[in-house]
Amino acid sequence: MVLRPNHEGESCPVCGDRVSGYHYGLLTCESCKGFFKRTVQNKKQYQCSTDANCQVDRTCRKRCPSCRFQKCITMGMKMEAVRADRMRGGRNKFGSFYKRDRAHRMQRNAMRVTTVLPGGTPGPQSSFYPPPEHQVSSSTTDQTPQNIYFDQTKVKTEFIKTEYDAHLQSPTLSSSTNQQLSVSDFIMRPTYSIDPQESIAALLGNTNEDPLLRHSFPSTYQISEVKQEPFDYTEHFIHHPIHEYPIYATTTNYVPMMPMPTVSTAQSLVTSTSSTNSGRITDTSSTSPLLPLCPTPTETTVDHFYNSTMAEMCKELPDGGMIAKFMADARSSKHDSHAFAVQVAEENLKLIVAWAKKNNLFTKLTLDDQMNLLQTSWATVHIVDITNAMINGHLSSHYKIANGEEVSAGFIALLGNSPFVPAWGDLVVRLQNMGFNKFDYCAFRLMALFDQSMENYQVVSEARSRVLQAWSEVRCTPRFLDLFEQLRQISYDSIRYLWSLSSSCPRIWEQLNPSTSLVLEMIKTSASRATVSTTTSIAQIPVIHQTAYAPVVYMTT
DNA sequence: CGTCAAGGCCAA
DNA sequence: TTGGCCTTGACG
Repeated sequence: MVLRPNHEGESCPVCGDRVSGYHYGLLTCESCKGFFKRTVQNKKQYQCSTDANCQVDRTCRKRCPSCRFQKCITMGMKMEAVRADRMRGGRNKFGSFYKRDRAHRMQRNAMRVTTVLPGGTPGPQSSFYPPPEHQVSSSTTDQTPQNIYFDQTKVKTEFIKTEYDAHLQSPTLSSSTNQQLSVSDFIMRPTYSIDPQESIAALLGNTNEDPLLRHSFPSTYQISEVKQEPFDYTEHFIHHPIHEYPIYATTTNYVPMMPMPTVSTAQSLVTSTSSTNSGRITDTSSTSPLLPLCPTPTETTVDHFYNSTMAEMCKELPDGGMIAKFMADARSSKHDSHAFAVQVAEENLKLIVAWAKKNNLFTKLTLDDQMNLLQTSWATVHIVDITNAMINGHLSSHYKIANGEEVSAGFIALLGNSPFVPAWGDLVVRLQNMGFNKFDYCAFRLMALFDQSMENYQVVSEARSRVLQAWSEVRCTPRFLDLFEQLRQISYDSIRYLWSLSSSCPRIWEQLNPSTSLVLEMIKTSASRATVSTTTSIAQIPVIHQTAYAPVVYMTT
């Protein structure tokens, strides 16, 4: 019997069984390894018979494969690590990550030994994964995870103590895996700055040269740079010819459907500057056979080949670590929680404008319409960004600002709209349990930008249908759409809330100037538009259904 | 040449 | 279908 000494006593983050080694990006047991492999290799699709929130542990892991697979994904197992060509042996691209992770574990174990708590014999796993009662997936206990993450009164229960911990606990392991970006990396980057005289309109007006890039970053760092996965799935499906596909399409789960849209569809939604793989992807899709489509899409579609359109869109996603950087930058200088939240929004808004400007459809709008669209949608994009950063472990649950006050991530996300923080926390947990991934983030962001209420702009309508089409070929489900809609409604309310501060709490409102001028400009302009225009504006943003959320009560202490 | 994460095999 | 054990093969 050979026990691998490094993993002795560790429990599988999916089911709690004994860990046998690294499998598909995660230390797991042998059974979850096999289950994950079979699921991906055979492109199985499961459907949970209840509400996709089943308990998964050693005794009941066989009961609901849907929730088990979902938990595999949530905890960080990577479908890309299952080989399409089924080659045995050898090494994969995660090798360096496994090595580094082992080193981290040993280091942390060593520290733990020297600072061992009385009565406690914490295993190595407990330093890396949240303790079982804090696991956010598959919890069927009375404990609501969002309380742990987002309730300001439970600061002491948080398990993410430091940014380093948050990094290690990223469900995607992106932190440990990715050499390109770590906390220290983005802390070292030059301070983001912009001429305060520049308004949103000025930012939008500059089409040839991006003022954000011009002012803020050295040429070696692009705002929209997308981290490479440890295993590049784009390479993956290019290397494995699509003609292998029909062997998978013979199962009864699939019916032949329309061919994959050509890359030009995706290209029009993303910048013209990212053309690295476009040629090859075009070739792939032009030779694609009839593609299978699940008639009743499940939450996870296991398919390497669907992803080219979404993958192309994803190239312009911002770096998830930027939000964490904005948090870190702002918290030391702000003495007011609202000022802190708005400062983070201010920094992110600059990125959002820069990102929107790179979108070929967005720039088809006139400057006025671009402005109108952004006024309606920027906050949703911002909240989507923070939601994504939260899900991926880039953020702590709370941030201490200069006056010593603890501010929750939810408070920051919602611009201080605290009555909705629990609802937002609930959304974060739900999305996390659904395995919210890069594709979903990409779709959420584009859906947020091209806000549904602005569909009177033909460009917006066109963009939305393209996003939905591409997303539906990968992951889109009614449940995702519903959760997105809830996020959007919360963001609307948050804008309304922020504007209400100008009259209900002028002291706070005044503190927001002048460093957060862009956000205030957005809020003020859309508020003034509300009185004269028929376009969607703050006054016309639909009120959230009372049964879905807490009543709107603004607490401006 | 040992290690160890891939895939494969097969009894339950 | 599951999961424990076996085989493979790139890498250090």
